[in-house]
Amino acid sequence: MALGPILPRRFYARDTIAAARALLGRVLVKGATAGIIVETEAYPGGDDLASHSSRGLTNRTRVIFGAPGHAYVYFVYGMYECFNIVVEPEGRPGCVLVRALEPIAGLDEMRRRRPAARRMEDLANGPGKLTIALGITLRDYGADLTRGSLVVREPMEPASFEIAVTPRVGISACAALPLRFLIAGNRFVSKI
DNA sequence: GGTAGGATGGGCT
DNA sequence: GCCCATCCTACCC
Repeated sequence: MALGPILPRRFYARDTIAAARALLGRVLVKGATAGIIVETEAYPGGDDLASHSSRGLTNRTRVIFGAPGHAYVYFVYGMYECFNIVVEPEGRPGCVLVRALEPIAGLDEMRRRRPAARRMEDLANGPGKLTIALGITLRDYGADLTRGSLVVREPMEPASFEIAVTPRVGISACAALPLRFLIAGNRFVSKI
């Protein structure tokens, strides 16, 4: 598998919505497994009460207030971990939830980790599923995504695509905001 | 094809 | 004590 360069830190030092859109089509890599990011959600912080960072700096949310290009991983529903990418310039909160991947490398390893997935489309088409498929855990909290075993890279062949926009999934606060972004027509998104 | 309900535990009020 | 940025199974068209 040949991929382009690792995204530099400056890629992430921008507005949360712009980052959520720009991450579509880029490739999330963990060890020997990798997938194209096909679905994201923006969590800008501030007035957005759905953002964990909107209630201020706590032990859980501290990485969101730090330097961009790091991993914010949190535990939810007693069972699952969700993977976010810290964005915005350092000191300003903002993160992007990665909700679905199109698997492109390490498929056998993903299938072993996700025996419940009957089809390839189900390996990583949800935020809890993709962390299991790639082996991302709370130990990756704060990981630097510009170096090491968990990184984001440019794709080998950048594709052009339309971006579909919808409200975010599974939240109650600010539920109507159009902050979910998908590669239009992609089969690997969590839902239309 | 669709959905209701349960699993399961950390974070925060 | 309540609330979750979820997923899977069972069950029902």
